[in-house]
Amino acid sequence: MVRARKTRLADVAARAGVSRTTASYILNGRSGEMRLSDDAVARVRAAAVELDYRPNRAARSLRTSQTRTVGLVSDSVASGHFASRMLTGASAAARESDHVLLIGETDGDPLVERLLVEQMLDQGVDGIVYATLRHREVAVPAALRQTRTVLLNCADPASGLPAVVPDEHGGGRRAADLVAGVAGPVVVVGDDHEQGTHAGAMRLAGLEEQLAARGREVADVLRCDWSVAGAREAVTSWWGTGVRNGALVCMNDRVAMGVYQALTAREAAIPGAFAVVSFDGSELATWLTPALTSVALPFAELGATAVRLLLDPPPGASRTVRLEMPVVHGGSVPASAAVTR
Amino acid sequence: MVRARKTRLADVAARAGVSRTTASYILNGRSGEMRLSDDAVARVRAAAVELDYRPNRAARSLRTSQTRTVGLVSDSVASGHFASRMLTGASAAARESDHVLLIGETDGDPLVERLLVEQMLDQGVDGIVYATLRHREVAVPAALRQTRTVLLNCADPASGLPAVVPDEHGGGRRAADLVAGVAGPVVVVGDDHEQGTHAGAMRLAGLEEQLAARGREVADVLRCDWSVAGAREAVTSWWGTGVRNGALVCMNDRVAMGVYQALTAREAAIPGAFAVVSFDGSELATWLTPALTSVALPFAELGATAVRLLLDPPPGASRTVRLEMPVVHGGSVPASAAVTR
DNA sequence: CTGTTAGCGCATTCAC
DNA sequence: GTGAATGCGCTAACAG
Repeated sequence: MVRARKTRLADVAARAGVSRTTASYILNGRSGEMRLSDDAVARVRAAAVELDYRPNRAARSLRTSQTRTVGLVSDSVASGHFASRMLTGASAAARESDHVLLIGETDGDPLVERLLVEQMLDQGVDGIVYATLRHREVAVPAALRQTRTVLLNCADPASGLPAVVPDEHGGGRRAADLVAGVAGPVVVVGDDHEQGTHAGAMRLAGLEEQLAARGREVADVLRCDWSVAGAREAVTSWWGTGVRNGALVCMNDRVAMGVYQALTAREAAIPGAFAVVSFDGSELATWLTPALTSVALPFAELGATAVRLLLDPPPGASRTVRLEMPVVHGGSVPASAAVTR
Repeated sequence: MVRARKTRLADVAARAGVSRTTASYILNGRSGEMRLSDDAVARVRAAAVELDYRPNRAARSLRTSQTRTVGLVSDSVASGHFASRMLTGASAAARESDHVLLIGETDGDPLVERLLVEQMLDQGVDGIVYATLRHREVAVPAALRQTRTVLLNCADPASGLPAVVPDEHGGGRRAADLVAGVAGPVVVVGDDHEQGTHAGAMRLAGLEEQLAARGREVADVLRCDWSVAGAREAVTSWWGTGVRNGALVCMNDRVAMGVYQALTAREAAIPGAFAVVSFDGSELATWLTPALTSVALPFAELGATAVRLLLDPPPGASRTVRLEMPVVHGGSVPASAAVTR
């Protein structure tokens, strides 16, 4: 662990033969404000490179009260299998803007949440992204009012805070397009208000709306929690209704896995007899056979967008940004069934 | 966004009627070094609370050149479905010690890696955890030498840096114990040197060793990559050998999923005809039917341990810490088969 | 036992 | 065009 003696701005200035002020202006790209000789500018730049000068962030922060740091506090995003990609996107976007990402998880504990937010505030973060594992409504802690905040994968109607969320409703419409051409009834698997209202209800609304536009409808909604076992059981008991073809729209990829289990146990062909589509677009979709066609949650993009929104807020009003849910095509829908808009 | 005017140490001192020095000592818990009147101590503490005093981190950092910040740079830990829990553990451990966790991903790009490390160094992190998605060997960037570093889920033999890794070998032995009592051959599914040598080779070594200790052996190793499709195909073609019972030890949970697919397609009962165990202990294991018995990668613990090691290094030599891989019991092994050590 | 003083490294105002 | 002077808030010598 060899820690080189740090070179300070003064060193650079000395080597370039200018004052610290001059060096500071040049290095901060504000040389235009001072009409400096091109030569001086070049000398300073060269000196900075030669000395491998890196500004001391603490000193700069002390002066400017900015830290080039953004915090991301979530309930349990890092623990999620797939939602953790919000962190990937967020940290990449932060780095793009020469910022660094601080993370912390509350695991849903309001006390920890308060502590964590205050810790980040203490650190002097330039802003906080408040994220949730599931797309849902939240009531953000009051302390967040002390800094710029962007909501990620959640909304707080009371606060009017800007938010970045997946366009669940549009995703529902896409699912509709995927199955509109399928023979037999369209059946939804998964409770519509599981896991907070947003995802389920909005997907279902979009699905129904677009199906209606195509002269079709949801024939049935199999209520079950969004789990493999729940879905498997729901489909298994639904099997008794005697339907032997159609489209099963699953509320998420795990539900689809349960559907696959129930269907294959009964030797019902996918996509021959039943088309299956779902929401999430997680890696699980690619593990199933045939690969599952899924309307994807663009987690990395969501994370990146939230950080960008935090760091360079667009001039207009602070609005909710809805990101498209792209379709990840697998082989669980007959090629002929998809309808182009 | 209401940002309250910050109260400074001077304010606290003034309110308590003492000097800044005194207040500083007291608030830093070093009042013992100064033999202060109990009354003064109490007054300062009270003032700090009343004024909701929070030290300015930037100023403190400038003075002490410590930031109470630790960086975690990885190839793509946040993108992994399951490995991202290292972040959960790491950030929790950081918070325990009143530190904050900075994260960044390189996606395997050496250039990004250098940049990221330097960015963190610029930020003045108190140390860096260098993590990888897969347990493997690495060659850390030279810049890491400038700060305390702990390796997480990887090893760099050349550097001699302390590391925290799962005890793959011990995990292999546990897998052996799980299947030692099963009738029929023990077959391994998954190439032993896939994804870096560590995981595969060590698991296999531990498995063989413990199996030998029980008078058993690995009958076959089905070579395939660690994927659902690869495993499914491997088992499907192995089916031709005519074996109709035994134990299948899968190199990870995805491999096990492929094994399940191949087996159920042939109506081979799990665990009736075949016991299946695997490594990872990811959520996928719980989604399969029957739930998969898996030797788990303790990701959250790994992350937490790495941060603790970084923050309070034990006196002795810097050694490699191997964390136990606990068994997550499912229903894929006949109850009678497990052998207690 | 307590207060005074001097920087930490940088950005910035103001004379020169 | 440039350089001296100031202060961000805190810690830690050093006097008293």
